[in-house]
Formats: sequence, structure tokens, C-alpha cells
Amino acid sequence: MKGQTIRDVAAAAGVSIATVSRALAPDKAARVAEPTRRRIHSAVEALGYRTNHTARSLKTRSTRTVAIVAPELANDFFMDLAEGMEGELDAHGYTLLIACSANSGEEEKKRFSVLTDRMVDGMVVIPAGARGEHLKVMAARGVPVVLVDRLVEGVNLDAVLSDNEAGAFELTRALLADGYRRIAFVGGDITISTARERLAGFGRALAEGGIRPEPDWIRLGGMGVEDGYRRMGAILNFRRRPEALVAVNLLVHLGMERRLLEDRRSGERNAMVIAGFDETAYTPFLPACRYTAVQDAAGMGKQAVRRLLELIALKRTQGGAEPAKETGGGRIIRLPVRIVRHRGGLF
Amino acid sequence: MKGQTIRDVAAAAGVSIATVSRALAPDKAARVAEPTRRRIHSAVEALGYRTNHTARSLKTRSTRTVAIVAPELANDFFMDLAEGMEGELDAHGYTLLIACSANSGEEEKKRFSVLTDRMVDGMVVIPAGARGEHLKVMAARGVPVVLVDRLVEGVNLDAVLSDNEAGAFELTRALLADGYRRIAFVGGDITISTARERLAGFGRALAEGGIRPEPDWIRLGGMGVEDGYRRMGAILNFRRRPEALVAVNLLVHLGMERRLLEDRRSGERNAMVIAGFDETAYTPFLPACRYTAVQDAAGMGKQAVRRLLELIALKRTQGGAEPAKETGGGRIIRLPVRIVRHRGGLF
DNA sequence: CTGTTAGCGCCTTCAG
DNA sequence: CTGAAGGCGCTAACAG
Repeated sequence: MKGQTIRDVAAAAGVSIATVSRALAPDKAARVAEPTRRRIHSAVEALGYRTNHTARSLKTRSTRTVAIVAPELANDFFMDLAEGMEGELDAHGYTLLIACSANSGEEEKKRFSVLTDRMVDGMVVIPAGARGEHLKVMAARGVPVVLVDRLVEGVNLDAVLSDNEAGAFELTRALLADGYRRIAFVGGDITISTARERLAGFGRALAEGGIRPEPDWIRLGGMGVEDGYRRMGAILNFRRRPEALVAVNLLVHLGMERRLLEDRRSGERNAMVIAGFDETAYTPFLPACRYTAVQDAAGMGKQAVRRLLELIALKRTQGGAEPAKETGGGRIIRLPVRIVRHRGGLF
Repeated sequence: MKGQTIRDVAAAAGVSIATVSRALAPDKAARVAEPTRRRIHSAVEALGYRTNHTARSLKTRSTRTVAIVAPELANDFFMDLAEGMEGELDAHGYTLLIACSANSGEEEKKRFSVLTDRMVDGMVVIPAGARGEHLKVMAARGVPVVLVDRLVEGVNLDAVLSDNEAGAFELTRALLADGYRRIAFVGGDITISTARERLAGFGRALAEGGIRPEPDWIRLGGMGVEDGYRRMGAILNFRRRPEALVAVNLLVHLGMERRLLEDRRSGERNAMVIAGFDETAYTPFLPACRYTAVQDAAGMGKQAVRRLLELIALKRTQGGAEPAKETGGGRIIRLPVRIVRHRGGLF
């Protein structure tokens, strides 16, 4: 019942198994005569034959499987990314494997081992931290890897990123255009490329607007909800408060809004507005959110997969000698972000 | 460099490949003498040998891989579920594969084919619709399947569900305890078990509270954001409005809040409160949200995996003859929900 | 407890 | 363009 093999097809079609194999090869332009091919395909239909990918993989050393490793799964950006990847992979006959690094470099490393053992053809990684020794190791082992969202110190891998600098720049410029002059930048671990780039964009917009950045209004720190919450609390205690805030990312933004919400509940009347990255179905409900820079997470997934597939193909042709010491060499793809205006602060 | 096989290990350890195989078997209590085992393990270390899972799979017809098929990936419930599954799977040496059915039964079917071709050992499915011919086919093919979130018409599969009836009951009772008497139920496709159960719980609470349900205040329909939005609009046009609302799910809830938000922005002062299912980081920002029934999505993932692993084990022992015509037979695991109070409606 | 021996299902030279 | 034959790396009886 479950054991239809290429052999059965060959018998039914009156050809040899080799011919069947050729006719069923996935990408290659298999050299099989049209009539023969047709006969084979009907036999396949008739028998309900399904290729055994495991056997094929054992021979070809390719599983047609690609993995995504993310710091956490419960995260909008990641899910959109995964959805984008899945679509593109599916179109190429690949399957997506997911793994969670739980925000730990150690765990990330372990996941890598499991995945390479499973012989994934390549992986897309959202780095957990700023460092990445293990990533270097991976690259050295010749596993095609594409980074997404952020770069990693001293690792020369291909990456797909948002144009963070431009995003923060536009966001800040929009606030300036609205007449805000007293603008702060909140959150961000400067060892992480994303934060660094966004801060740079913020600075450029201020400079272009002829505004000297006030050191007190650049509140760096972590990238989580708690960090945003705390930084916002500090800002609320300033004698001179900013009128508008640029949040380094969604989590920090969220924390800031929470703090603001509490403030209002205790009777305060703060009129600050926030500009931040990423949008969700809940953005309309964030009381202070005036602008968002929307990342094209699905698009990034798609691009990452495309590049990864290129690397995989490249490896197959050149691969063998040196374990792909030049696996791409740090090619970076930047995707633009889209600025969206919201009603936040208008209550 | 990359071609360390069991053979090399055998040579290095001075034993036969079969012994190595035994010593390295994953679950089985391999009968290998302790000293021998030690020798083998050091050889493995020394050579940097890594098991070739593909080859193993070809032999054992098990990939130690489990898939999750969801209608959409960008969804809080799913993400938590996946995270729960991943943790549990990892602990058992399994890997998670994800696939998106894009809310289409047709697509769901296609994904199934791909996955079974890949020889996943089993799958957890969040059904896309109420029907599920393909699910029946899967089950018949002997692929272990566990449903999550909802049951499917006429399919006798194991499932892990929230206690929806109790959740809606508690939610409604909480509203009653707050003094609300005029309570409506919003959204829900009654062909879907989840909606049916929740409506039942709502009804029971009303009955227990001695309140005759008002037919006009049961606004069934779809389960998406748009549906909630529209139903809410209709309710706002009633002469006699309810004071409180029970939303069938998060999306409907969200749509309702959106409509309410618009209403307020145009100057209206509605004081309705909403009780709904699921919680997210954004719940504090939903202006009308008073209560949520929090599903333990991660827990459900864990339970689903446990059951699935049981089914897989069962199949391995009994499997062979009839393609597991009794693959569990509709065993249902219910997880309780947790009621949480929020500040919504207090502005 | 350990070794020998067949394949698992497919791909891939190499001849024809 | 097609067929024959030899593994890919590992496991699972069977013997010893």
C-alpha cells in the first residue's frame, strides 16, 4: 500500500528505473524523450507513486529544506518573515524548518548542530545577539547562511536588512515637518547594527533640520518592552520634556506606550507623540503612535530565500574543494521601509 | 572533511559498524557493553562524527520530524502554540516543520502531500475550515494527526482544545457579577466547534443568571476582524444597546474595538465593555476590553506534541497491517482558560 | 554482547 | 536517448 517505488513505475511504464529517475528529476533538464516521459507520468498517476525524498536526499546530499533560526517565534516580524520565506520556498520545491534560539547564543549554536545534522541545505538566521562565533563556524563549515534584520560583528555573511537609517530619518523628518522640535530617541543597544543605523538616521534628520541633538534626549539601552517602559519613565521626570519620541523598535515602543498609558490613568495629561518601527493590527490603539516605519518583513523573507537559493546553487557547482570559504562574502540587500501616519496623540 | 561515516568510527574504535550503530541509537536501550560504548563515544568525539539522519531515516522510515499546519502564521495563538511544540519536540529529539495552509482547504491538502512525501512522522493541524475530507484521507493513510483549537466535522481525530464552553461561561459570569445585564454575543460561525462551544457557555451563564437571551443580541457571522467591525456597527445602531459584549475570538474582538474607537473619535461616548478570548501584549490598549479568557496556547502545543508522539510510537508498534484505522479514535484533551480582568471601559 | 549481511529507494556514471 | 550496476550511510535481523 505504501511501498510504491520507482521500480514499480519503471515496470508499469516498461522502462528502466534510471529513465524514471530522469523523468522525475526536479530541476535538471532531464533528457528523456517526450513520449517516454508521458508514459512514465501516467504510470506515476496510476500507481499513485510518490517520490521518496529521504532516499533522494541520501544520494544527492540535499534535502531541499531550509531552516529559519529566530530568537523567538512569538513575534510579528518573525512570523511575517516566515510567511514570506515559506511562499518563496514552496515555489521552488523547498520546505521550511523552524528553530528557536530562545535569544541565547548558546542555544543558537545547538540548533545549528541539529539542523546541519538534518542536512538542511541552508539557513536564514535572525541573529540573537551582536556577536556570532558560531555563525562564523557555520559559514566555515560551508553551510549557506543568510542573515536577516541585523548584521553580526566580524562575520562576513550575506544579509537582508531594512533601510534602517533611511527609516529613522524619514520618521524623524515627518515629526519635524509636523512642527515638533524637541525630539528624543529612545532605546537601542548600540552594539546592534539595527539600533546603530536607526540612531544615525535620527541624527541626520535632526542635523538637516538644523537642530542640535540634546544628549539627554538620546536614551539608549536595551531593546525590550521593559527598557522602553523604564526609559519613558525617566523622560516623564524631566523638567524639560521632549514633545516627540522616536522609538528604536516595536518592543521599546510598546513599553513606552504602556508607561504613557499609566501616566494618563493617574490623571496626567501628556501630549507626546511617538514614531516607531513596525506596524501591527494593534497600532491604531496605541495612544501616542503618530508614525510608523513599516518594514517589509515578508519581502525580506522572500529576498533572503532567493539569495540563499543562489548560494545553495553556487555551492553545488563550485563546492567540494574548500568548504566555500567565499560563501557570498557579505553581500547586503536593503529593503525600503514605508512611513505611515497614524492618529496617535490626537485624542 | 565532511564524510565521516559510521564506518570510520567503527575502525577507530576497533568494533563493527553494527555496534557503533547500537551505541548511537536514539531511544532504544541499546545493548552495548559500557566500556565498548565509551570507546565508541570517544572515537565519535575524536573524529567529529555526526550521524547522517537522512540515511537513518531511509532505513527506519522515520524522520523524527513533526509538522504544524496552520491557516496563517502571523497570528499570536499560532506562534505560542508553535513555541510550545518546539520546546516539547526538542526535548524528544524531534524537529518542527511548519507549513501554512493560507486559510484554504485546497492549500491545506497540498501541504499535506508535500509533508507526507517528506515523511514527517506526524502532524499537528489547526484546521482551516469546518470540513476536512483531506484530514480524513490523511488519517486513513495512517499519518498520525492531532487537531488543535477546533474539531472537524465527521473526522474522528485526536484533538487538543481549550475549554471553550467554560471560558465563555466564566467570561459572561464575570460580566454579570459586575452588574451588567444587557449582554450580547458577537461573531462566530456556528459550523465551527470553537464558536459553537463558546456560544453555549454564554447561554449557560445567562440562564444561570436568570436572564432570557435576547435573540437580537446574538450576532453570529464570520470570525475575522471585518466581521467584528460590521457586527459592532450594527449594534451601535440599535435603539436598545447592550452594555456589555462577549466576542467570540480575538479577531472579532479587534474589529469591534476598531469600530468603537471610530465611534468615539466622532464624538460618541459609548461605555460598552467587551469580554473576549486570548490576550496579547496589546490587550491593555484595547479601550473596551474588560475581561479576557486566556488560552494556554503553549500548553496546547505541548499536549498536542505529547499525544502525537504517543500516536507515533503506537503506530510503530502496531502499525503495518491496517493503516492504523484506529489512530487514537477521537481522544480529546481540554485545557482550561484563565480569566483576566482589564481596565477597559474605565476611561 | 558483538559481527555479518542485506538491503531502504534513489541517483549516476558508464555503456549501448 | 536509454539500461545496467554500484553504492549513499545506516539499521535490523540473524548468527556467533
